[in-house]
Amino acid sequence: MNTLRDPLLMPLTAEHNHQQCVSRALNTAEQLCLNRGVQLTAIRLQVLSLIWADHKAVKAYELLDRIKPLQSAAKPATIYRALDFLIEQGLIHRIESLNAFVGCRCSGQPHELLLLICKQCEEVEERAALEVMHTIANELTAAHFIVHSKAIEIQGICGKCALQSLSESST
Amino acid sequence: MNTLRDPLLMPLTAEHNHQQCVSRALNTAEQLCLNRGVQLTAIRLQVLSLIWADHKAVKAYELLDRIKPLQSAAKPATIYRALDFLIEQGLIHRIESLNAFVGCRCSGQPHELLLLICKQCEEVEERAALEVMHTIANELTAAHFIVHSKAIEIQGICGKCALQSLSESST
DNA sequence: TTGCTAAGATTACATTATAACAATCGCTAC
DNA sequence: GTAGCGATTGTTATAATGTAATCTTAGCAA
Ligand SMILES: [Zn+2]
Ligand SMILES: [Zn+2]
Ligand SMILES: [Zn+2]
Ligand SMILES: [Zn+2]
Repeated sequence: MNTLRDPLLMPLTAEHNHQQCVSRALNTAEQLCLNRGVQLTAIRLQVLSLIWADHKAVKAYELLDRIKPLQSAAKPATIYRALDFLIEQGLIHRIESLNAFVGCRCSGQPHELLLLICKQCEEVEERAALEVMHTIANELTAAHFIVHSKAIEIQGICGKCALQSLSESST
Repeated sequence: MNTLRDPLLMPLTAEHNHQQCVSRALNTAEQLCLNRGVQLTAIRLQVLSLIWADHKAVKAYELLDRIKPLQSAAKPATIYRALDFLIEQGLIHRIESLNAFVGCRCSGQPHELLLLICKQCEEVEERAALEVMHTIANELTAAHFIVHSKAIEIQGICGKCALQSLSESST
């Protein structure tokens, strides 16, 4: 079991080396696509890279603006097709409550997730939350409900921003 | 404690008397608005009634079409203002993963909820899911995350539809 | 009366997403 | 080779969802 990729073990701190996040994400993506016999084309790779610019939720039309210098012919469909592919391959997640997207920190491992969305810094933290998934599974069984997909999204203030507010208000 | 309004105790069956759902929802809404000193105006009441036409998720522009015969001047803003009001008052819920709305079955009681969205019949079941909320609270504490709002939405096939499929495939 | 506020009307626009069809490219069977 | 095929991308147009800005109206209080 590759615990290195468990987001719980790699907390998202202000000081982290983000270049590592990026290269790990892109390497994983290439490996996965190779193994699966699907094509990680230039456009798809560029969109993935742009999403991984940081840990913030990013909107489709933002991506469109950002990719224009690289792909001057890019249109909405260009972006949405790439996003569809990346979601299918489990390389990114769609955030329903924001109509936005974020890179997946544990691609390749099938996983359910809970998203913590900070309203202040806009960063999104992905957590496995096994206990939560377990109780949800129980609830679904009780309701005789057959699950296809889940969206579990919490909006609020992340620990980092909460700490900052505290230290600022105490000055 | 008013257990009568617990959706867990009032399962959504095919045979239920829906007129009761509607009148209960509208009566509760009137009472609540009266108590809170806010106005349940004609437009707001009409939108709420239209949402309660059934237990399905309904889209804003569907509501716009449906309300046109009653309010020929209705425009998108008409609907969205009414929806904003109804959400603020806790009379309806927004379904993030569908961009749609559904009547709340336990208005008046502050509550967190889990939404079960059937892809087949489009009905939405609201569940209190206290265990789930409890584990989520634990997870948020562990993450030092301050919650503002939650969206917990499960898509799949409801028990009713699953049963129907079974009986159909066995013929 | 005058001024205030909540609600609604109106217009215009912004944002998000998809449909439909054409063009291209790499591959393989013939 | 080349004809055909599937996957990808280009292109155009449009649908679907949501908001901003400004004005008007109705009710009510000073
Ligand atoms: Zn990073
Ligand atoms: Zn934050
Ligand atoms: Zn009913
Ligand atoms: Zn169903």
